Parts: sequence; structure tokens; C-alpha cells
Amino acid sequence: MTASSPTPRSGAVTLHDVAREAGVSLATASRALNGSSRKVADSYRDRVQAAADRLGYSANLSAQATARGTSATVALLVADIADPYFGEIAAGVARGADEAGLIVTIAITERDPVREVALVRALRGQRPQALILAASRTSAGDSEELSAELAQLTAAGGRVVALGPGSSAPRSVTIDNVGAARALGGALARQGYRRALVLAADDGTVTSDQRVAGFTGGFTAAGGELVQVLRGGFSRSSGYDLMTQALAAGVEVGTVVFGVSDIIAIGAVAALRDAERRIGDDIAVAGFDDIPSARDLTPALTTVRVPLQDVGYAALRAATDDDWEPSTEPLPFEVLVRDSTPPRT
Amino acid sequence: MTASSPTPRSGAVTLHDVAREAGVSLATASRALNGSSRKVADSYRDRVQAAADRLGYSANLSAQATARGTSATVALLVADIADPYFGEIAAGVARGADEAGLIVTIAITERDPVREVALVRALRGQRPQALILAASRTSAGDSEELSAELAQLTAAGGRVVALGPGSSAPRSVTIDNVGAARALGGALARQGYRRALVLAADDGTVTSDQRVAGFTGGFTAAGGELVQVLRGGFSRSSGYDLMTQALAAGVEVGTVVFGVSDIIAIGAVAALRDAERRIGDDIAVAGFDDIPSARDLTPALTTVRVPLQDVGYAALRAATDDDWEPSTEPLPFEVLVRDSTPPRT
DNA sequence: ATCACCTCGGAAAGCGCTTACCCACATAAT
DNA sequence: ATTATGTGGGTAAGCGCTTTCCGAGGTGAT
Repeated sequence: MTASSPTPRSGAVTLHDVAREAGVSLATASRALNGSSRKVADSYRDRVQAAADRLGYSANLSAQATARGTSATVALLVADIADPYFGEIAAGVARGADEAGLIVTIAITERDPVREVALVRALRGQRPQALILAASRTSAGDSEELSAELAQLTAAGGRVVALGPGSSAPRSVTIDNVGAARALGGALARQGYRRALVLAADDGTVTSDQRVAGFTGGFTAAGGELVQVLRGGFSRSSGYDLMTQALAAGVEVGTVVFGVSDIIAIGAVAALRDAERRIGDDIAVAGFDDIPSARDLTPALTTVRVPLQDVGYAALRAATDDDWEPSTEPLPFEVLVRDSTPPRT
Repeated sequence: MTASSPTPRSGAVTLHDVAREAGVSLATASRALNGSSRKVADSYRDRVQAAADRLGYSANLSAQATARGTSATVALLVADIADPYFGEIAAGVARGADEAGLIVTIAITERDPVREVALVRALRGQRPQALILAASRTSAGDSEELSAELAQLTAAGGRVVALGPGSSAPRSVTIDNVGAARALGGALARQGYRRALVLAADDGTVTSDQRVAGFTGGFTAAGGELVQVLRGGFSRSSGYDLMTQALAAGVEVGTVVFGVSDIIAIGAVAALRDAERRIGDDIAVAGFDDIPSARDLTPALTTVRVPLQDVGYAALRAATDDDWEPSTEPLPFEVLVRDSTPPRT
């Protein structure tokens, strides 16, 4: 064994160090450690590997990326990572990335389109293999700037995959908001509800709009009537405020309140509770997404389960699989009628 | 205006392109665009900036990193990003990173020490400015391998900050688990509870152990008695199972169940509900963390609020501030006595 | 006029890697 | 024996940036 200090000098261990330690050239060390099409004789390979282990070498990814011109990285853009909706998606993306040996970098838009553009621009600097846009965007289509950034990203060899339809992204995995909401609407009408109040996000937010549209379709087709659509944001507080506001204006007993996302519905439940209205037989509430806490509410929240983690996973696959097909049938959803919308006789 | 196609050719726009477009040298372009100590005459600077805008230039961060030898990146290691506990922390980290102009890369350990080491090793390749370890680890101290990886990371100029004490990390931001749990224990005893059942995570999990210890101290000091400590994991299902198991063995009316985290407590609540025990006056339940859904439970969950986002933010600051001081007083906590633990007379 | 001194653009040497390309050597075919 | 054909290590030319160093030109002091 060569006598060389295994203790790293200040600074990281470089491939050069490993090569010297192993007594081979840089090229050989590179080929031995970081996959290459060229073969390296076993004796050499082992020697290099041993040297690397001894030194605790870990390839400098940045250098690798510059040299290779591509960067084992995917970027994920979400509105708010503390929101369970995005948390679940992120988990799915992370799992997929892990399997694919990719590193994921995350940025949060706070639902601000300006920030979004800035972030894409910043992330673009990473020359990521793919950019996954999960930040729910407005339907205004993508802004001029966003499109430009995305185009550049693509030009640099990155893929853009959008969660949800629309956008100029060639690849996208979509949650069947319309269909799922329609199914929910139908189910509720069949439970005997005739009047619905919808708590939505801002007009123009695709996800929200789709859910409103689907719900309306399903509910009215089955004989229900939409009383009103109130708009706010995708937050608990918005749900709370909107519901409070509605209560002030008067809400008939037997109405079902549909919160366009569970978080909103939960806010509504809180407002109802504070107003001392009983949830269920007095005023019913339903949500969308089936975030974990939905079932722990009392009464348990009726909602529609979307396999959020799978959505994230699918997005990653869409981003990395070379022969990806858009026609993959939409992810399955499941209407979960729970106690917050008891059958109405 | 020079006549040059603003349309990017295939491949990303490089600094070289910008320099040519602006008619200046590479050096000048670099100095003008990406902060440098050297000054560039306004006329030049503007010309370069204009060219960059025209071309949609975005610096290749990998190349910058190799050239500069340091990488505007922080790595975050969490156990599970879908868990609201980590979600909140991640949000805080992301906010801080954003302010500091850093990009955050995230990896999830799934609470597997082996994965953890592998991930640190992989992330190390990024030569991150800092690594934030939020994955709750066992008290066995860090494993041999982990320490080695962390040492390498440090040698490469990165900082390691650990959430929670222990570990060889020189910097750490700690949640006052012991103090907070003690306060909760005291508060519950003062509510009139005399018998407590604790639902914890595995023995050896620092966070869990600290909370158990603190709670025990506070509760017994105020006259309560610990009936039993059941161990499982940090999950809802574990809380559910443990509680079910305890019920099977018999739980006295008037006992308070302390779930070492809200998630566990929520699982316990579900189990109690399924067993048709009333929560509160029959069996009381308390948790820890104050995750958002805690207050939406019925009855609302007694817990102790830890400013998780701030913890994440603080971790990032600890990671980036050059003159960081460990003695910063621990983050404030707040005991929230809610309806799941009504006063007992 | 002369000179010391400062300012600021450009040339070129890296940063840590990858990857043509070259070539010594071994083996197989004639 | 001679020549075609691999095999596999090494040399060196990049990858897209930063930064040191040089030198041309400008300024103020003498």
C-alpha cells in the first residue's frame, strides 16, 4: 500500500488526487469511477476504487456537469411547500428522482407570477434535466416572460413538464379536475343535496376553475342547483372568511358547501363551527384532494382522493423518460363520501 | 443596434455569445454581469447587459461553481417531505435561501440511516455551501460513516447544521423539546390529570426521547404519574396502533395520552374514536408541534406550538451567516391547551 | 515635459471534470 | 515472420465560467 495520508488536505478531494494515489492517469480514474463507455481493466479499476474509498472521494457534480454539458438535476417549482398538496407532490417527485439518480432542487413561488418567472430564470442556470411546474398557475396561459424562459430552458436541453394542462409545456401530467369534480357533484346530488355553495380560488386559476366547472356540471346534471360561487384563495383562512361572509348573508339549512380544495373546506368547517352551525345535517361540506387531515376532521370530510404522490412521480417520469407518451390515461380518482355530507332525506 | 439574431441557436446562450454580441471581451462580460470586485465602465456595462437581455442569457451555475470553487447551493435532508413537520421546516429554509440568493436541493431519507449516509455522499458532490440535517436521527450519535461524510463535507468548505442537538455538527439550531414537553406536562397536571400514557417513537430517537423525558419531568413534578410509555414510530398509523393496543390492555378513564408528535396524537384520537371512547372527559389527548391540522380536530388538540418555519429559517441563517452565534436563545414555544384536554375536576 | 499612479479592458491561465485522439502492446490472421 | 485488428492507458483539448496579470491610456504633481 502506498504511503500517502488518507486525511484530506484542506479542500475537497479531487479526481486528480485519486489518480495520483492510485498511480494512474486522470482519464483512467475518470473512466473507472464515473461510468464511461470505455472499459478499464479490473486491476486498474480496483486500484482506483480503493484509492477513492481511502480518500473519501466524491465527484464534483458541478465540474461533471460543465464537462458533460448536462446536469443530473431536476428542478421543482411549487407554490408552497408547507401546503400538504404540494408536499405530497414533492414527495412523489423526490421518490422518482431518487430512483433515477437525480437530485432535485426546489423553489417556491408563493403563487406570485413574477417570482415564478424569476425562479425559472434562476433555476435555468442549473441547466436542469427537467423543470417540473407544480405551482398552480392562472389560465391566462403563460405570460410572455414565462414562455420565453421556458423556451430558453428547452433550448438548453431541458424538459418542461407542467402539472395540469395548458401552458406551452409539451409534456404534462394532468389531474382530472373536471371529471373528478363532476363525479363529486353527482355523488352529492345523489345524496339528496339540492343547493350548493362553492368556495373557490381566484377566477383564472386553472385548477380552481376546472373544479368549479366540473362540480357545477355534475351537480346540476343530477338535479342540483348552484347557489353561488365565492372566490378567494387556496388557503384555510380564505375558506374561513368566505364561509363567514356567506353565513352573514344567510345560508339555507341543507346546503352543501364545496370547497375547491380540502384546505378551503377545512376553513369553512372552522367558520361553521365558530358560527355554531352543525356540520352535516345542518350545512354539509365537501372538499377536494383528500389530504391526510381530511379524514381526521369531525365529521370526516367528504372529498375526492387524487393520488398526489403518484402525480408527482408521474411528473418526474414524464420529465425523464425518453419515450414518454402523453396519452397515458389520467390518474384515477376516487370520490370519498364521508360524514360531512350525510345522506339527505 | 448590431444585427445579430436574438433567437438562441440550439444549446444555451453562453457568456461567450453575450460578449461577442456586445463586442467586448469575455472578462468584461463576466465582470459586468456576475458581480465582481472590479468596476466596469457604465457604457460597457450597459452594452453587455443589453446584449444579455437580448439573448436571454442566464449564467451556467455549474460552470460558475467550478470556476469559483463554491456553489450557491444549500442541501436539505429531511425524513419525509410530505410530513407537515418537515414541510414547515422546509418552507422556512426555502424562505431563507431565497433571501440569501441560494438554491436549495432537497433529499429525503425515509428515516433510513443507510440512505441518509448515501444521500449526504451524493449531495456532497454538489459542494453545497451548507447541509441542513433535519432528518430526525437516533441518539446513537452519528454513525461512523455519517461522521466521515460530514467531515469531508466540511473539509470541502461546506457547513453542516443539524436540527436538534447532538451530532458532530458545530452549528445546530435546537428545538427546546425538553423544556416545551415539560411545560406541557406541567400544564396538563395542573389541568387535573394524574395519569398519563405516552405514545413515543423508537427508543433512541432523540426528538422522541427528549419529549418523553421533558413531559415526564413536568408531569410528575406537578403530581402526575406516568403509567406507561409505548413506542412505535412518528406516524399516524403508529399512534393508532399503539393506542388500540393500550385500549386492549385497558386504559382508565381520566388518563391523558401524550403523543410525542401531533401526528401520533391524531392517530391515537382516531383509535379512540373507533373504539367509541370520548376524547376529552373520558380519555384526554395531547400532542406536540402544533401542525396546522391540530386545531381542526374535534375536539381541538392540545399541543405545544413550535415555530417550525422559524426553525427552518434559523437553520438556514446558521448555515450562511459568517458570524453566527450558537448561544442564540432557543426558539420560543407555546403550550396550547385546547379541548382535547379539558380541565378535570 | 516628465513621472508616478490609478483605472479599466483584454489575454490567458486555471477550476475539476470528460472525452476525442493517439499509441504501445497483445493477439489473430495470413 | 509479417501484417491487420483490437484493447485499453495516457495526453491534451475542451466545457463555461472567473480571475490574475498585463498594459494602454488618463490624471495630477512636480
